[in-house]
Amino acid sequence: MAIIVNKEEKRRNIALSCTELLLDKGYSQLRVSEIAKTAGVGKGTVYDYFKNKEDVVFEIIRNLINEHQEDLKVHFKKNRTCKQKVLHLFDFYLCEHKDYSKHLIVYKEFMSVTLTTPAGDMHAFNHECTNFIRETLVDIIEDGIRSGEIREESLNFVDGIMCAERGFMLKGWTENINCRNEFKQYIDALFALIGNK
Amino acid sequence: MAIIVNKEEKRRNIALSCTELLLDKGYSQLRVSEIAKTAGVGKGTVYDYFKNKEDVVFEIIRNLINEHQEDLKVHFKKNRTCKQKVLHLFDFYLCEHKDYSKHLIVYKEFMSVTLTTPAGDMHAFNHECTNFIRETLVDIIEDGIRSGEIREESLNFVDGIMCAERGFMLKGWTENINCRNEFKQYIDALFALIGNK
DNA sequence: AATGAATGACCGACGGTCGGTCATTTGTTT
DNA sequence: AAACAAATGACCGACCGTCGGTCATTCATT
Repeated sequence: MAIIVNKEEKRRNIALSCTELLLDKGYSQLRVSEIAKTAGVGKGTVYDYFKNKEDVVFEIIRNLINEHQEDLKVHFKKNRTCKQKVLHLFDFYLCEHKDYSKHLIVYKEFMSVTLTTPAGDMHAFNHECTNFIRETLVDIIEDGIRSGEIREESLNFVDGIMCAERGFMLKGWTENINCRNEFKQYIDALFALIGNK
Repeated sequence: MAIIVNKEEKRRNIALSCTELLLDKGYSQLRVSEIAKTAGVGKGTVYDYFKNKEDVVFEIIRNLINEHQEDLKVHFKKNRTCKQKVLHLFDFYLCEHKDYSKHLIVYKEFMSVTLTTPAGDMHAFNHECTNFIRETLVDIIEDGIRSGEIREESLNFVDGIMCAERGFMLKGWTENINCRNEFKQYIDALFALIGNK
């Protein structure tokens, strides 16, 4: 035959080599010519592995988010209170064991592109991620109810908590601040109500 | 000595004439050449009144949002329960007296552009809008506490409610659904807790 | 009333940028 | 040397924003 490269792996490598570049420039200022240079390939080669620029960025994001979700699974076995688990689940901001600031920026880029794109792969992936988080949250809450830490009605707040976190994230992006404390205060206030006194 | 037009007014007119176009195409598919054609002016003229494409869209959005906030002020005098007021405050989705679906789409475009733009006028405007809503919400909650409808601690939920709404909005955008009911359920659940039995 | 100078409104051809394509070259296997 | 995968950068066209020039109106002067 001829040279056979591992398409999947090369695709991943090209994408990953541009992670910093994306963080630095942001989607709209990211140039395909720079992607190619950074990955050490020609511009045309980029298009042998990706449909378009958006596809490259999507790949970078998928990798980071999947990595984050694996982390979550691993660190979740540690026993904690229900409230601690909830805080940890959403602790994109500053985790004791890892810095997720990159993920936060990349996720912002992802959201901004997703909002400008008609329903497609990005929307579907976002949905998947949200479902993963939601299912995890439901587990946490159900555990908390079972252990008596929180009350039965707490399940009614699953979607509220999910969306509050999303909202705090959005606020952080638009106001260039870190909403970690605000989110914590919100959770404190909520748990004060749903907790079994 | 020459024709003097009302710059401010013409600027507004050009922008407003393109509202439907923006709703139809979305920011990224909006072409300056089409803006010009729709407004019935030459492309160069657009740039006599606006810094760039983003500026045009910003003007459209400012007008719609200001209009919405005026509406809010007017319709707020009707006496209602605290909970009804809260629902009304966030009822971008489907208001009994007006259809805000356009505003929702336009606000989505606004957010997506804001996320791709470094801090500037758009961020500042967004901040202003949020503050307006927040102050209104604080008034509502304080009224509710005063009237005995809800408990003292309810004030702790101001930011949570704000962000939950933002989050529901974001969810609606990314999943192409209307989150009105979900938001209502969230408010129901919350008021069941913060209400005086 | 007629003239023309001054000025601002208006315009579209053009330059530059950048995403995406494709004809060609390079290198490997058989 | 044939056959084919991989790599590439010159090229294309879409689109943004600029700029030099035109046109319409107003006003000063006659």
